[in-house]
Amino acid sequence: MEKQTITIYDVAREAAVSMATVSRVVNGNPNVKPATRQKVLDVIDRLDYRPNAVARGLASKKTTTVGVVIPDVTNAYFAQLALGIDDIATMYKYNIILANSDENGSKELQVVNTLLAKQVDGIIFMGNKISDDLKAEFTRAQMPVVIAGSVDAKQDLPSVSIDYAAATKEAVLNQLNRGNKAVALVTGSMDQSINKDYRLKGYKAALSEAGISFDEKLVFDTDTSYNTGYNLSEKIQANGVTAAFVGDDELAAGLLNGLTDRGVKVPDEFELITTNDTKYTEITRPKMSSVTQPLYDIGAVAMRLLTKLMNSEEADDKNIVLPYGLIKRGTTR
Amino acid sequence: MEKQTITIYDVAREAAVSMATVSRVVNGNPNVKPATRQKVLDVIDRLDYRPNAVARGLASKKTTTVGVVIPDVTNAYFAQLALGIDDIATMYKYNIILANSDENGSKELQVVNTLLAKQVDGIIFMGNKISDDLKAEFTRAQMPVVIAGSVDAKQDLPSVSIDYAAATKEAVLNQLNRGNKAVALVTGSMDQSINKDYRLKGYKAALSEAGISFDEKLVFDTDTSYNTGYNLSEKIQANGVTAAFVGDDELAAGLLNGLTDRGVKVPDEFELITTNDTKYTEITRPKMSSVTQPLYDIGAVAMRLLTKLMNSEEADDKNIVLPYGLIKRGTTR
DNA sequence: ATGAAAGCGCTAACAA
DNA sequence: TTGTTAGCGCTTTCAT
Repeated sequence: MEKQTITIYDVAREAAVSMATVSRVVNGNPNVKPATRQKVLDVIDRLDYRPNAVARGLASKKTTTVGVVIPDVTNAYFAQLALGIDDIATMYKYNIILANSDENGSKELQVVNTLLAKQVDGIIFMGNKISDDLKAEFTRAQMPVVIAGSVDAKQDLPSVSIDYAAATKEAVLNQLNRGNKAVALVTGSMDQSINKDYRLKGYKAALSEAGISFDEKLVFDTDTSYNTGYNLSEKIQANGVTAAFVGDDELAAGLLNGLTDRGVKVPDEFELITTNDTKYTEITRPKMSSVTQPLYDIGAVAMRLLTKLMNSEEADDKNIVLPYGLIKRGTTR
Repeated sequence: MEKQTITIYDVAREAAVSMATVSRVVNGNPNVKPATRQKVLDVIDRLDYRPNAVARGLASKKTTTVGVVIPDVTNAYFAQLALGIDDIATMYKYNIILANSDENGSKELQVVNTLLAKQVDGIIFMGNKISDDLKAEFTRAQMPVVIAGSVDAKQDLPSVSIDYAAATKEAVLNQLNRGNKAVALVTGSMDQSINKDYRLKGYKAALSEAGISFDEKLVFDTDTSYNTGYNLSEKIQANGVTAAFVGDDELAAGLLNGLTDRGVKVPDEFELITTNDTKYTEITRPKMSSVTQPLYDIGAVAMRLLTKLMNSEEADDKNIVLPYGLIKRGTTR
């Protein structure tokens, strides 16, 4: 049995109107007489006609799909952002092409290229090292792009994030003020702008404000996996470190459990503040004190901003900074 | 500045060949003289030509895009499946349109409809209550569909999963054999086939094998959130329940922490086996004993099966059942 | 090995 | 308010 596709032409014929009229009805164009509209609607219903979005995309040069580049769907932080993105996208009738990038430059370039080939109307990009090649592609294609929950040091792309430097400074200062002389900064890769340019800066600012000199042995350049954190627990206690600020919740959970499993009392002997306030912070024992961020909102606002860009509406602010907080749970005294 | 798109026509003109030849080169058709191919390639490079996938999709009736319906990206179980799906999709040059369904029937129907409108080549569906309306849409559109990590009671759709009934039976029997007289079944919604038709069945089978009569007060029909689990901890201990088999890791983590926070000793006073073997099982303290499943593989195999279906290759087995295991960690004695 | 030309299903002027 | 008619950028016979 061959697949028999019903086209706009079939509807037009059956309803005895032109394709243009059917198109108008389908697209909610008001310039159609109610009677005609009803007649067309009836035929659409009877024939079970479904507009072909691909043809529409070709003709209109709009696909109502946006690309979402995500380092890793299984990371709770990014997944939470993705949820916000998807909800708002759905609200504005966009679909999402989700592409994992592994936070790997060449893969990012590759997925962006296929997103461009697929003629997405815009892109939400999550990732913290945006290469010049990538920016060049965005520019050349004149593609609306919003960076979500990430940062680009030269802020020349629209973005939605929190003030990572300030949040880090506040968290570290908090630890310092409680008597910790040596606070470690456990980030995630120092290749990434968010760590190298923002968190490190906030960390140094806190140190400087507390009159403590920077010791690079206290910054740990890691990945963000649970196991990395877990295995770091012994090493981190060298040099008299009694507290840490951690750049990822899964990493922090690993560190916490590594510490605890080695008999270290948290928070009595070691304090920990993590940064993403995902579900993990409530699941560990003790619960993790954390910087708080409006994760869902970061995604949602980014998508909203992208819709404006795609419509060439002017956006008042292209680099939106959402508020953060600091919540004390069980890993700080 | 207007956006100047380079088309296949421009390349043909510059290379002094026909569009057909350019098309052949782009698509790797061998029927092109090497010299011609090189000439075309050079022009493509010089003009920085990028084929328009939408036009290609319209002409060829293939979009190299598949739809993925997911109940909730932020659920670790589904996210892990999604990773497997995406990897294999990428390997076979497909992109993924990700659509959250909230495991809600009408939303599922709606997202499937837009996926069909977008002319996806196939669909991976995650969700456990597949309505007849949904199946009707799939059938009418002759859309290749694979159910991943979920089940449909009437197995008339291709699927990849584990034997949920057997896994449940084994886990529950395990608890029963250790002397627990009353083992609770905490599922997730009993609307879902996976719970109502499979887990419940396995649960009853275990009971029957152990010579214990079924008590419906020991079956908890819940959602799968952490808080639900947390708040269930008191109620679940009624009726002499000393063990539970839980249908979701986040739910299980909540229950475990609720129990622990109320001073209940796990596993000494209460035993717990969860079911998805996600990262959560390692993060809680004690770690959670669990049924193990090849999460990534379920996604990967489902996507692989879908590629076969999309190519009309014959698949030996349309209902693939992957092996599960049972791992003892800290919540069982 | 290459080209000509007819679509794919729809939108968007433009006319009427 | 409605219809006519070019395209959109590509693939795919069918010739040559």
